[in-house]
Amino acid sequence: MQNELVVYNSLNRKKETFTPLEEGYIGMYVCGPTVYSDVHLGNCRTFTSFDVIYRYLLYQGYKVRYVRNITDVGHLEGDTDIGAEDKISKKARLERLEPMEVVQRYTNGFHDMMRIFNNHSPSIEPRATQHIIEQIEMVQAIIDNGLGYVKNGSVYFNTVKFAKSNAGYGKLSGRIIEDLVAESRDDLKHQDEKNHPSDFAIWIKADPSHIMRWNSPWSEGFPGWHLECSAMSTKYLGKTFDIHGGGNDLKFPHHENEIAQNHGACGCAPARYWLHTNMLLMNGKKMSKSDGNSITPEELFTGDSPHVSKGYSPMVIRFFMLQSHYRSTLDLTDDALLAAEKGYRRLMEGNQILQKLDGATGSTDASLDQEIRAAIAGCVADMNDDFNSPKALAGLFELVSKVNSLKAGHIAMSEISAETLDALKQHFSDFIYTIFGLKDDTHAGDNGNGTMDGLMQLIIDIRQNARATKDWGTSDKIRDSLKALNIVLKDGKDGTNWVKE
RNA sequence: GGUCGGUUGGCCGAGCGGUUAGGCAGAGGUCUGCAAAACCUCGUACAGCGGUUCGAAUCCGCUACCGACCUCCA
Repeated sequence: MQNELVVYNSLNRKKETFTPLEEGYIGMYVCGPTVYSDVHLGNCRTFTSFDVIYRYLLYQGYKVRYVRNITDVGHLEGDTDIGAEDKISKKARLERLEPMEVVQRYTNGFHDMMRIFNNHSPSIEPRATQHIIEQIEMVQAIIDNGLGYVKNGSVYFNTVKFAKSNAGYGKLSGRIIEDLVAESRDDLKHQDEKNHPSDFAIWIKADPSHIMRWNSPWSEGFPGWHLECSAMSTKYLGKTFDIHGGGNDLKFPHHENEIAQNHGACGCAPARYWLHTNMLLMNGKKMSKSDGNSITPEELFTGDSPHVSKGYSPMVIRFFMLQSHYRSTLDLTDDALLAAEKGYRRLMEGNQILQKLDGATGSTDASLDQEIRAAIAGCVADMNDDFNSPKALAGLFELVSKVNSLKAGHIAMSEISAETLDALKQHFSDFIYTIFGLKDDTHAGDNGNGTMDGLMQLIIDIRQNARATKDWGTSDKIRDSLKALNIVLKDGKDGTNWVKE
């Protein structure tokens, strides 16, 4: 049984016992999106993974400050730091918008999508453009500490010098600085002002056409991509904090450079535990905006895509994500989604049945009672083991079988104690709603004040009367007509349930 | 080319030294007015070849294939 929380720390490539810097409090920074276009599903998976982590930490009673940034300047497009264009800037130019219009539009879209997937908002969501001063100060500190150099108004981080320090460069991503030259593909070797190919820009002088620019001691320009995370994590979480997260593809160079900058400016490592989520694949390949192998969340919801046979609800997709571990790649296929949809419904219906169960009279010594308590503890242990949601979910499904057996009368209510039944109800709903962040949409259409449920109960009663008088015509008409409305009736020993499909 | 990771039954996906993962699909059975649902039982999977071990899907080596990063991406 895993009683203490263990997390996989990318920094050391192994699982470590998690101990926060300050007991009871956790500072967590997750790299947010660059808001230059619509969110894509891969982002959703990453932020959903961290949402579950955040939720679990809260569930464990920690006070968590969860910081997730919005990158709205500095993220360049192109091969080198020099001459490349800022993503926001480019989009603004192409669409003839103010850069902040671009930022606002896609930030709104991002927030909407996070809400649709039922992700909690972070505690603080800082933007890079709101922290230009902090970034300039950080650049100055890096220069003052001898790790930055100025070339024609731009400032670069001296990775070669930093690599010789105790902290070293490349620990997170396992890179060796000498190799970074040799390893680079030939077409990436245009290195203009930099002293060394692995050096990177922390302040970039804006060329005349560039529309996003700020004054600085070095030039009118803008901050480098990696800098905002260093500056903002330091500002809101301190020089050293507990967890830093992000997608796997950010390990290098983004996170590696963040670490270098924090060392360069503050003299210490930023985060103690680095958590990286793995990629969402589609049909075996990384989902990517650039190569067309992608599906938007909207297309997935409506089914308007050649990649899927039908639409899937946001909660089905969330469930689908929960079924794999955050550090594993997840392959999105229509078959897998179809299976997830059924699994999701089974879980939700299981909970509905469970919450209506009563009449437990057993003792806490009974074997079923102990089995259920062990399963409950097992789910918590699974989450303690590096947030193993698929394993915890498996535990929940075993409980669903027990619940269904109790409901069907295959297991007598006298085999479970009232205390255990209450604990099970509480635990089950804690897991699916509070920790996993699922919502039950199997009764969609209910407006919250019970109208739908009341109507359905009336219809079910009428059908029950028809069945009692063997009026199969009426009974089947009701069932078939509802089926045409995607409402399915499920007859059981003691009554009929309904779900919306 | 360099670095890292993966290859599990029809599909998805846990496990990572000895115990049933789980979901979906499939087969048989129970229940039911019929159907659905539910419950029970079942398949005996771990890329290949060597090695370590009393014992390996799990550790080591080699081979094959796939992927990620080294450009932009979560």
